[in-house]
Amino acid sequence: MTPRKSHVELYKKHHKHFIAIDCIIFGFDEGELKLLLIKRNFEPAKGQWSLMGGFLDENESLDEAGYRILYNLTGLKDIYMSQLHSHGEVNRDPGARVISISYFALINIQNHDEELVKENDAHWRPISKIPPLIFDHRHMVDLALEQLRKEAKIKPVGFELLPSKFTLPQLQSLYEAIYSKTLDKRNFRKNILSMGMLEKLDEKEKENSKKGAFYYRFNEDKYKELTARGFYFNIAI
Amino acid sequence: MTPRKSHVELYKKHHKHFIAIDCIIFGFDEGELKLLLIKRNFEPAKGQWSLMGGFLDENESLDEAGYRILYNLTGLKDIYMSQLHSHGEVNRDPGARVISISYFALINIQNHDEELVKENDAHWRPISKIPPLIFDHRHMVDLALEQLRKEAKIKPVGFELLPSKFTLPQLQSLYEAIYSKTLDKRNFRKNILSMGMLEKLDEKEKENSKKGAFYYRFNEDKYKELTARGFYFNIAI
DNA sequence: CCAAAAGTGTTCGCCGTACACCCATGA
DNA sequence: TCATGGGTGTACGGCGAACACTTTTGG
Repeated sequence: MTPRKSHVELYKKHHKHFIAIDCIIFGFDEGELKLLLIKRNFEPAKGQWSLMGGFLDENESLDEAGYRILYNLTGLKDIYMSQLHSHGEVNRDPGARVISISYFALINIQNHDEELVKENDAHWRPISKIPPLIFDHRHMVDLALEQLRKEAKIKPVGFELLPSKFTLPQLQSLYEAIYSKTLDKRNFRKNILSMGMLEKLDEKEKENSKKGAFYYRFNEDKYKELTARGFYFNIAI
Repeated sequence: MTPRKSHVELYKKHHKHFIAIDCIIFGFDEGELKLLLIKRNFEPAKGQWSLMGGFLDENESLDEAGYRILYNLTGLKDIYMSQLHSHGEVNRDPGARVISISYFALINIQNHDEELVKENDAHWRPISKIPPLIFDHRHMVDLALEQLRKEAKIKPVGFELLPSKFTLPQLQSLYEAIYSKTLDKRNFRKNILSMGMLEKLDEKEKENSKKGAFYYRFNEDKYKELTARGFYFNIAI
């Protein structure tokens, strides 16, 4: 007899609940922070906009469910993702009592599987133009944005939203999008370069200017080494 | 027919889960940060130490469940409490698949109902001497401490752990306990008083010294007013 | 009168912030 | 050659950090 069965009677008297996972998926493109949203072609709330979600299965952890749902929509694995909050208002979902656990993910918008996204009727929407969302999904989005703004200051999470090679103007533009604020070029560069975790490449990006801007790469190992020495990532905003 | 029934069939195919709420309850006494822990006189894991917990009922929100559990143990309402994290490893509870949502609470250790606490076989334990805990409760405690340390720097949550009248040496001792660090008396006072949210009372506390230390009170209204003007609470640690 | 805790100001260095001009190049 | 975006350095003020002596009073 497994230990799992030994006390099952003690739990039996309690209620069980549906548990959903909803994903707030951020991307960055054309100088704007964007969210991947679903135009629902299924019930409930068919025809309305919502976050990508799904139900927690019997034999998967919460994190596994989050990654599964993200993978099913984007074809991406090994993505920066973290749990945000659990939402348990009794009537948050008019279809049934469902507890939802929100996750937020940062992805490089170039990498996702466009076919899968199309199949799911998912669309990138700039955060300045988010359509009305079902249930409490808008609240989840607001929490996620708040969290992103907290984290981007003190952890190198911004790089998750960019290609592995990026230019400093791109990086600055990303931070400006996250904080809806223009930043001083000289101060921004001084700040980020002084941390010593960016590698300058020999190559230039020439799409956006005649002069061209040097590519940089985030050096994960360097960052870990610095962290181990008591260093803290910090961008002045 | 209520909308609640309209889509219930769509959900039916999914699994339901037990949801538990576990509370990390902090108090401050004798210069030490303490946790309220249960010596379990019930199954499962009878005789072992754990956090206070309970199951989510059918018609209560997560927050309501958290407050119910806290109230049942301490007799306290209107307590500072916030959701921490959801824990969903498949085998985290060997008795059954249970998703647990942790909450952390800050209480004034003088105010709790000692009878109730005794009935539940609950005990205050300094954070430096936490006994082994069941399941992943130790992990929850570690997360809560981390969260407390983050919050106490930037929000006036420390006062929740003190009586409404307190002295500056008491307050400093609290911060020293939270961060396991001795602080400079002059800098600490300058810092906290310059924010202008503490009211000095005419009364002195004379238990701890011959000279006596003036009582202060946290002025909630003042704090809200300052916050509305764009002020941010900040203690240099 | 003395031990023990409360209370009080100043100096220094660094970091965040403001700010303006030259460079490279494709059209 | 000129328009466009990329790239660079310096000066100032404020805040966090370090630091030592006086005051009060019960025993």
